[in-house]
Amino acid sequence: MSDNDTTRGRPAVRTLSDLAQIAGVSAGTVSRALAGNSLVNADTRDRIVALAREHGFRPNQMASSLRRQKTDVIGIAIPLGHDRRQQISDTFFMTLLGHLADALTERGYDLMLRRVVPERDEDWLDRFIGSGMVDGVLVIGQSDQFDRIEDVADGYRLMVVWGNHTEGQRHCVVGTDNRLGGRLAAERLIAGGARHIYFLGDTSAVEFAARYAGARDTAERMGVRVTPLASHLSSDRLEAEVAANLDRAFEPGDAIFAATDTLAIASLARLKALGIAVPEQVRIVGFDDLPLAAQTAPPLTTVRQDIRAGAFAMVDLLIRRLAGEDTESIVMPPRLIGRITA
Amino acid sequence: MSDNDTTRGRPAVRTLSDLAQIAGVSAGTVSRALAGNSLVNADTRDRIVALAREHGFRPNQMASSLRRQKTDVIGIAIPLGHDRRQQISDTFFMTLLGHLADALTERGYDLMLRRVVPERDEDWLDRFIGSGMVDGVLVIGQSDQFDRIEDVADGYRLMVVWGNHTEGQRHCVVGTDNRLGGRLAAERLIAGGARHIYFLGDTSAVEFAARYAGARDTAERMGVRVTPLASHLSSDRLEAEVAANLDRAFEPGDAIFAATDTLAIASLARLKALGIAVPEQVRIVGFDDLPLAAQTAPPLTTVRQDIRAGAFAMVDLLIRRLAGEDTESIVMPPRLIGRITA
DNA sequence: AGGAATTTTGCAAACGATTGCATTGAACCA
DNA sequence: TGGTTCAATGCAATCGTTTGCAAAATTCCT
Repeated sequence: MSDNDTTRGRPAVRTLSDLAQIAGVSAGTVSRALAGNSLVNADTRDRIVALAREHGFRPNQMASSLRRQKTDVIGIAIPLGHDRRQQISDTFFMTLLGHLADALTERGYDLMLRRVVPERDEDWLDRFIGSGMVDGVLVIGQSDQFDRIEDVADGYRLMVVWGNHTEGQRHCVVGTDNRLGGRLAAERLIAGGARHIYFLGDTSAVEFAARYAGARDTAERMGVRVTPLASHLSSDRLEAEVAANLDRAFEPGDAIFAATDTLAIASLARLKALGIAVPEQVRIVGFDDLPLAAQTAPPLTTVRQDIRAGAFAMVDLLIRRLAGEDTESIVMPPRLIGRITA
Repeated sequence: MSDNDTTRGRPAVRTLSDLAQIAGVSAGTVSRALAGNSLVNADTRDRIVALAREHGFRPNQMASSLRRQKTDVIGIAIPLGHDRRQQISDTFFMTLLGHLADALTERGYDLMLRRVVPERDEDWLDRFIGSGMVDGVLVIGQSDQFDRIEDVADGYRLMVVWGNHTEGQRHCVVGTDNRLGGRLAAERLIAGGARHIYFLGDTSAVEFAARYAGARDTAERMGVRVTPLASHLSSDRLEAEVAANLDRAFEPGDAIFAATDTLAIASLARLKALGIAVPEQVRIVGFDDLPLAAQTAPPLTTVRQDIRAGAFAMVDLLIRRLAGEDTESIVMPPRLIGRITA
């Protein structure tokens, strides 16, 4: 049973002044009392707090934010640039988002989520930042917006981005060494006998481009061919594109490096449907090590990124930036998780 | 290259008044111009809009919200009551959240996400609502907070909940007919020869309790035994609990009804590890029909809920409530998707 | 008791955008 | 030309909280 109802005829207590009147003090005093300010007498404070609770009073956050110039809200932007139709529900994003929520909640911040389609909205990032609704911004994935993010970073420090680190870049990023990840994947495939690696993914996203580049590095050094096959992540296209891309005569020595586990799992399903044995005929390596990767049949060999650690690192960096510190980017080492598919 | 910098020595244009001064008009006029109000002269309006763009001016949302008493933000609460350690990253939640984000963005709303642990925070819902930060609230999952939600609904109309519908309840809910879903699952299992159904899930969450009840109804009517096995969804416990629960001598006629696909998939993996053949020795039915369900080996038979339709329905109902309408709950019919595991 | 030192409180000015109302200026008509 | 109408604009109050400063109340000291 709640006791903060306005239903019993009692006029609702909506503002500090309302409560102040009831308590017989000024609004300022109520404000201080509720903030636990030591300036107010302990007795009055307790009395006011009790009254506030009794009347179910909560100070208006908008007014508070306006006055304090601080919202205690962190914005999370998900740019869906390289793949306009990608659902926000992509597993990797969602996992990262979940951990970010945990980390931010722990630190007393709320999060405001914004899904942006950059090509439809030129200055998405400026809008988000300039709105005054958030104290800082986390960007999940650079997509194909690297330059725009760089531009913004020049004038705005309170931003941390998940994505790829490029030599000399100006925005603070947390992410995995994608290039190294690509190398690890290629090495694994080649060690298993691969002579021709198909890279499955959309290289217009920098993260994926780096994975591709890493694989190519290693492959070229070892005289192995690499062919990119563009595949998007939008759930409505994914299956069809993977099917189309894999609709070819695989030769001995052919292997697949999928830009994400999602793509790898779809490939696995498709190959099974085609009656192609994994890993006997075609080897597959994924990327991410999502929880499901361990549960596919056969279990997926993949390059692991520590999403949870990454999320906590992002929050940590952002909070340090809010405190005025200037932080460096963090590049986390990927780790190859050897299972059965390669 | 951005042209809204404050770095070239030009003083930043932060407020309406700043811009008004530059334009040689009053703040009120600027406000109206940017709002596209037809009261301002078309020429002045264009001039002001151009200036705003040139100086990268964006009106402060906090001030605007305060004055208009409207934030254009919808709150999304995820109560993690029945399972305090459940990650927000649970696949089902995330999928629903993704679709909600799509639907809300389409309607011009931002979303504010809040992860709540009810047992640590008594009046989570009141706090969220009373803060003045959101125009309305969507609650994802009733968890074990049914009564609290009912209480709040009595005094607050701007809320729509995803979850189970109970006869005579007072809050507006969108969800699947879980009880019917449970019946469908049980029927399928029994048709396949099941004599003893293990229900895998935490029945303290009303949604899951209803699925269990539905299965029990059907089973009892047909003389089949049903045994609940408590399993939580927190990613850190899930695997261990499933393992513990499945560590038994299965007899012919034993079958599993998992409260969610996540649990079903974990069971599948566990049974495979134990060398128990699915569906030959043990049949399994899941719930949700997550995208992965089609890709497991063998593909999962499950009860489908249309998450996307549900998300759009929630947003639609809430927006109608914001407009003053009084809306009824929506119960969507589940559908059994017959694949291989049962 | 009388004044200084110290708590507590109240007052009022912010924060930045919106909007009803009054005012200005221009256009129009007889 | 004088008055009426209407389109544009400015003025100032408002949203509800916070906080610097001054005022009041209390305590402390000699």
